Amino acid sequence: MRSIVAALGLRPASIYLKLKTLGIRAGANAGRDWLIEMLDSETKAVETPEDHAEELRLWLRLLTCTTLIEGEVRGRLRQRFDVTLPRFDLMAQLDKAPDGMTLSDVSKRMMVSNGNVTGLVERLVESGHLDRRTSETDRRVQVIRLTKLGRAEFRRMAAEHETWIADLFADLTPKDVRELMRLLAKTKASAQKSAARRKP
Amino acid sequence: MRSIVAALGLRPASIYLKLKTLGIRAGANAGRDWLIEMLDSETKAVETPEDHAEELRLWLRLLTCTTLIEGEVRGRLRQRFDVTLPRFDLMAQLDKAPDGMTLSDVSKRMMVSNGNVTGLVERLVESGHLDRRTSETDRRVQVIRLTKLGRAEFRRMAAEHETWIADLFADLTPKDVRELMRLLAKTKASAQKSAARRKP
DNA sequence: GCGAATTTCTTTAGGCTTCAAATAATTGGC
DNA sequence: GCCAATTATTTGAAGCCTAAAGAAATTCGC
Repeated sequence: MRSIVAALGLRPASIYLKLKTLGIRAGANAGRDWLIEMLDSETKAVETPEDHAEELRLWLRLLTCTTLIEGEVRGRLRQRFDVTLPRFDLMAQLDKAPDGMTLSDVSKRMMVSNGNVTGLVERLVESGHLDRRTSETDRRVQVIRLTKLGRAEFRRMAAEHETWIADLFADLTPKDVRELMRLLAKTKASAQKSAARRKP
Repeated sequence: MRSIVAALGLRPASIYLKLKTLGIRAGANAGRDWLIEMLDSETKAVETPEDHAEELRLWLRLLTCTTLIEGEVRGRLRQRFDVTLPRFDLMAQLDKAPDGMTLSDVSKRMMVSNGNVTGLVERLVESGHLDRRTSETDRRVQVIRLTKLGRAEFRRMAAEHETWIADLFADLTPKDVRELMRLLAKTKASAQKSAARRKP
């Protein structure tokens, strides 16, 4: 259905002005309320410089929380185990996959670029934490998995890591945690939908 | 005060077992509830390999949300304005400070290292978005502010940026947003407290 | 005022990260 | 079977980021 705004040949921004000029909103037009409402809501949807300050603040707060916690975890990993967060994250993915993963899998799971994973894996193979081999059924594919050393070290780190996280969230009640889980699930879904709208 | 667990000469992990063996929890010990409770809570606090899986899941979900949104914003900034997220963030800080900020201020606000800011500022001065001068009252301090160009470009980007954020959070109701704000504030406070415990 | 401690900023080395282009292997259509 | 499209990974250039060490200026304690 064609837009009323377009149908009237108006530039959306000018609508409120027009209406005001014409005195339409002053209630002198009984029976046209439907039109006014329609214009009103459409104007809102199409052009009014809407106030999204709340969402913006929410985003900044979300980012702050993550940055704060991430920095803390990064620092503790370095201090206690002399390991970086990306290395830890990669090992965490592999720990959940005893049969190994392909680089692409890892890349998707970690939400980082392919090239990034290539370098990360290179260093972890170098240090003896990862084993890497070309798939026999598809020679494009590289399958990586934790070595015995890698798994042992990861388990040791993960146990302590879990207590750090618990401590960082210590002031949240179980109810808070549940509620956050729910709202963040909703947030994630919303963001994914929005991202999909951009690149279909 | 010395630990009850230690006073009884028990290894904490064995407490639940002992209690079970002795049938103490079966309610056959009227008048000793205080002891049971004390042992119970102490065991919980001291040794039980506690289940922090919920907090861990929460952290991962928080991280996922942030990564998702951040990646989306980064991509759109690059696509639409050929600008990086850190540059945009730095300009956002300066836009809120017409009188300029010192590098340290920026560093604290953005929660990144000093050295990082040095490089970031260098590139933005180079491209004409920032003005940088040594403070006259303290020659250690560098004061930076947006140039006319920088401010204009930022405002243009910020306006669009705000709509992206609104779209990313579009499925959240105003109530969801308020609730998330509240819970994330609590989360931030908790994390800050925990971080302070580590480095006092 | 002097010297030590502190603050502000830069530098350096190493690693992380992205994007885009290139390489190599597989798959699908015919 | 052949060739185009797709998929998996690597490479290269540029930029981001940190920790740690260092340089310059200021402040503090006396």
